[in-house]
Amino acid sequence: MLAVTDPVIAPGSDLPAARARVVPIHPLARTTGTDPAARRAPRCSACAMRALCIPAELNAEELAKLDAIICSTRPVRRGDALYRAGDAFHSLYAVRAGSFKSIVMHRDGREHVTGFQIAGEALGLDGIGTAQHNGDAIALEDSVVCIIPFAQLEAACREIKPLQHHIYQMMSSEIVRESSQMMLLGTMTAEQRVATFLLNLSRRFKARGFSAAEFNLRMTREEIGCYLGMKLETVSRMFSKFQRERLVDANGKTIRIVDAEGLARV
Amino acid sequence: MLAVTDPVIAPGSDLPAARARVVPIHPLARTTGTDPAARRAPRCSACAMRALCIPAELNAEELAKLDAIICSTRPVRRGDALYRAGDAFHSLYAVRAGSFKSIVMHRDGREHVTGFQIAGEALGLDGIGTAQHNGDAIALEDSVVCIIPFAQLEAACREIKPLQHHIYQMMSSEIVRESSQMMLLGTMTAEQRVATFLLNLSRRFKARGFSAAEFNLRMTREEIGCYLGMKLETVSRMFSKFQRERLVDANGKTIRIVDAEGLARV
DNA sequence: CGGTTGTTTGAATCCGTTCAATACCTGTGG
DNA sequence: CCACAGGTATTGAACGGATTCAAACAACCG
Repeated sequence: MLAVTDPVIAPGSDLPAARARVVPIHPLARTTGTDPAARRAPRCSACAMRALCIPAELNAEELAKLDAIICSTRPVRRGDALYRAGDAFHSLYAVRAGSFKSIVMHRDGREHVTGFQIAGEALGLDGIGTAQHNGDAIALEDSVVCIIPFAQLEAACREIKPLQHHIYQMMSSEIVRESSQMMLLGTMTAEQRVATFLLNLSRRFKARGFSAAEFNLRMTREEIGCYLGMKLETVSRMFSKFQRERLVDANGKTIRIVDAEGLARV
Repeated sequence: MLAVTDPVIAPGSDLPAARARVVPIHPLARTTGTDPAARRAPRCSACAMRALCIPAELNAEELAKLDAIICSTRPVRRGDALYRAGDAFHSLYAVRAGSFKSIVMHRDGREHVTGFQIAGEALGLDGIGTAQHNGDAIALEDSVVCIIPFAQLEAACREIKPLQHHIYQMMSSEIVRESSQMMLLGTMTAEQRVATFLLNLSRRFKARGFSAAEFNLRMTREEIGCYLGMKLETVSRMFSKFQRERLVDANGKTIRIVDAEGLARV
């Protein structure tokens, strides 16, 4: 299950508009004690995000086991936290619809956005090491996540080899993604960072069957700046600059990438 | 086995001067085909880094299984690569003696140091996701690593629950460490970055039974700068600044932390 | 010992921040 | 439906921290 924020996926897989379906299909039984809003999840085996989340090699029996583990979803309202730093870690999450930001906080109150997660991507990996979440996950819009109880997942991994390998791959990919982000923060100019950010988002939307050229940002300029290590004014200036140079067409949160090659050359 | 770069360890564990022992104890049989320099490893169960690398809960039988997997070490000369970006991934590594830097490279040739690894820390996690290493690991001094064939480790994890959990913890901790580094790169001034770097190194040396106050840097100013997202001149200026302010005593690669609290307050 | 590599320090420059003013949305309530 | 408020976005001008360029020095190694 679940791919990491910046997954390497076979593109062109058919992933229709799962993001529009905010209300779960079976708005029924409360399952997890700690979470009053939790609901019974539709089967993984029938999920639109399946190609992103689940290892391809699973047979029917293994799929059924997975379905038995991932039995609930949870809606998260815009601005609400899926979890916060210090919360006990019990589950991983897969974004089913909507989007999130992951943030870490310094003792002095400084915040930093470590990533944005959209449909099909994983949340909560930071909690495994210490059994507590290391940062907050905040919904950028009304969203739904699948809940994957980690103890059960671990047990399943001891039986289902492809699943085990998938989890290792997922965590490793997250490590690699963060390495790229460190390189971005450590070596790139503001202009290059914003260009890289837009191209990365574009690629991820495309992999989900959405337009690579035109999409809506769910985050504010400030959140983008906090992710890219710059001030919101600088983000805005870079958007304006790209506009002047006919590389993108940025109108508030609506982004149209006019010249992807040009952006990549920045 | 293996802790991650910035491990959360029970401090005060007795870990004597393993770093001095550069030559393996059994300089014998060549084991892995691809690696002419590989040698038979001393038992994990007898290793000085044991408290750092191995989950505490293992019983004798499980330890023996682990010993059977980690059966070779490899010396790496200063400046040589343990692996390079694009190399096929087969094994994880634990630093047995010496130290390494991990670097990632952009297409345009820009390099960025993503971490420094010292004795007891893990290397190679970046390769699991794609079956290829994502960056280079370069020895900062003559060093020795334990070789952990990943396929065998995975198999063992399916049988030994504490081992499985340990690997997940390790990878999660690396994700958390990288998050902190992103925050450092994204929000801190040069002065704060260098102070944080010194305190982090100090803590890691202390956890290994070395002095927290006085140690030798194995990396150049340039490598530090590349890790902290600044130029080598800036690193040097910050060292001089801390010297003037009586926070540290920096003499080339020899560092003495005079006022740790002061450094933390920067 | 000389050559190479690494380190320190100064002065000028530049990129991104800061501060400030204005404009633009978006949702809410009259 | 419109007006209004609060958050969000854009743009300009001045400032400042880090870089760049340069020179001198120290340390290391064959």
